[in-house]
Amino acid sequence: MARDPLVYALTIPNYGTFIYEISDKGLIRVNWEEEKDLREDYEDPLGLSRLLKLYFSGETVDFKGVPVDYRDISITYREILEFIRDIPYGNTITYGEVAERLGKPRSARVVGNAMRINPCPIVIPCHRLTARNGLGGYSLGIDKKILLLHLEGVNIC
DNA sequence: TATTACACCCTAT
DNA sequence: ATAGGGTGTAATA
Repeated sequence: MARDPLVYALTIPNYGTFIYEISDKGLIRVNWEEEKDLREDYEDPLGLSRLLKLYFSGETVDFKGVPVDYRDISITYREILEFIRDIPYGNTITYGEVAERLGKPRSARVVGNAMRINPCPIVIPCHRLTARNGLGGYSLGIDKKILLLHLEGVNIC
């Protein structure tokens, strides 16, 4: 466990409150909670609050510049999470395709596991992964995945 | 150690 | 439609 993380919070009306932890190496995790009291991050050391506000206002935001602290994540999952950071806004890719691109064509399920433990939703855009036969899952609830894809203009059948 | 449970996907029945 | 095997990790015993 990385030590001495700093905790910040930002509420975006109609979407929720984002609590995020930052270490000296970067972002450790993002929690997306139901909206409670209004909270505003005035420090915003990584520029994340600004990006989140832009993102939820509908702008095409690239979170690739936000440093992530992967120290608590196994090398396999880390590789997968780093790979999917490059999926552009508004695009989707299949779990199986990611596995193929990483040279492990039978490991689609492992890719799903990496998404399941993704500590930084939105910043690491695991919502852009879909199953071959449908939408696939989302740890925070499938409605959140649909919301994000809709926000990015992805058409869902 | 061994077992189990996964945000999948392919190939058989 | 459904079952089972291939994958890697983490939680649990």
